[in-house]
Amino acid sequence: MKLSDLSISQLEQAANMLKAIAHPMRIAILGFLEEGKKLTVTEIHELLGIEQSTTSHHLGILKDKGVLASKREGKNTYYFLKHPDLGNIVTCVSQCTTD
Amino acid sequence: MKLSDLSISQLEQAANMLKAIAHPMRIAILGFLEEGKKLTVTEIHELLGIEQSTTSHHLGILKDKGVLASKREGKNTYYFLKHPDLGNIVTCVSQCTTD
DNA sequence: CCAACATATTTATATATTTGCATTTGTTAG
DNA sequence: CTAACAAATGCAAATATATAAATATGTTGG
Repeated sequence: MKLSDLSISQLEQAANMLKAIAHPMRIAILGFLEEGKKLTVTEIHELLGIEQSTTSHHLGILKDKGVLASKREGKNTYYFLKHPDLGNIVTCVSQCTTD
Repeated sequence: MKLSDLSISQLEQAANMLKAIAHPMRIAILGFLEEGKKLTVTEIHELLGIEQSTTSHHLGILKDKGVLASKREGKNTYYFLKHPDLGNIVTCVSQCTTD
């Protein structure tokens, strides 16, 4: 499928997904969730060293835009990559930034 | 290189690059520039059907963040992908959005 | 140099995003 | 049911972004 064949709404959806990812903290979150790992809000909030509510906000954005999915287990909510391929995006960008 | 090994500044640089891409018009621009194609500001502005100054603004953002490069030839400035791999990012996201 | 065209920048306004705090909602253990 | 913990939401202020109009700068041909 050619990139130039995308419709306006497809462009917008792709833009929203990328916009969701395009934040240092959220990229870091993707880093924690590589290889199918699942983490709770508290774990991520402690790993990042930012407020719980801020963490929840970031996770909500990533979930809302279809980057992450979540699964409740008791008190905890586990977040994980909805499409494991998405980890590649940041890896790809990182490679392009390092030169 | 593991995604989770990125430093703060690397995270920020990757975020800036993704943020630059994460806009419907700019994704469309990447679509026009696939396969090493080079286009002028006027060509892109006409293809997109938006103001010339807006087009220039978008191109400036993409260039500033290292997504595009440009080459002046006479009156025209040709823009093209700095890293051909970057086209894959949107293709990847598009695939993840269509299901 | 000057006219015409191509591109970039400035400016102002409207809109969106980020953040932490406070609060609320959901869940389990006792 | 209640206490304690986990997560989500509402809010407000600071900051950032998008857009178009107007203007400025750069380049070529005559």
